[in-house]
Amino acid sequence: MSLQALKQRALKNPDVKSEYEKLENEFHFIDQLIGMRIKAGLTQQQVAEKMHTQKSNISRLERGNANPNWSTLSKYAQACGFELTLTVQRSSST
Amino acid sequence: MSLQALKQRALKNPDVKSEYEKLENEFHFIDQLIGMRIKAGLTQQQVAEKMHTQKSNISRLERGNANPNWSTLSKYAQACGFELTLTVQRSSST
DNA sequence: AGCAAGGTTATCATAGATGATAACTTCACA
DNA sequence: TGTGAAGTTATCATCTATGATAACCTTGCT
Repeated sequence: MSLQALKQRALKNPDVKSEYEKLENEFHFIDQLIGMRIKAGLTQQQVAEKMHTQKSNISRLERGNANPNWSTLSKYAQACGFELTLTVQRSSST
Repeated sequence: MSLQALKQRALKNPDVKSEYEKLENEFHFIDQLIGMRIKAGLTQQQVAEKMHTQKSNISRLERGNANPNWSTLSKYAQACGFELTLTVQRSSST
């Protein structure tokens, strides 16, 4: 599934759309996950192998309401040939 | 043998290198966590209250070999008045 | 039609992250 | 002195992310 497709599908749900602002962060980093894999030209199966896990777990990570730990994020990125950095900025609102 | 030389020699071992980078990453983002709190001028107790948890858990997060999930990272950042972004860059080596 | 690749979903077990409480050390200060 | 604030450590319970397996759905191809 493409990034656009993911977003568009999510936004078709009105509730989801109303919650979009709140969840934007989560959608964002899931998009980044998928984006890394797509840019790397890898299948879930291939990423799973590099992470020494199963493709179903990769699917869950990309589709479920993921709350992965840092280790999982790093491994996924590394499997796709990327590195992660945690960027911090002062919160504008809230 | 100097420390530098020792370090460089050690890093030629791929296993050691990956371990080292892993540790470096963890140190890095833990530093960022503490940095956020210090810049915000907050105590662990205060952050704990904003996160609706205990100060001992904050200490563990900052001192233990932490592998927090995204939700915990976000809450911590928000409690300190910051927002987190996952930054992705192509892996140079590996 | 059959077949395989890519992805999704369901389920279970287990490891480990988090929540909660208590006791402890330092340090600063009255 | 001692009193409180700040942080650390230990421990236990609970929650949940992850690992693993299997069945399923599309889609594209022959």
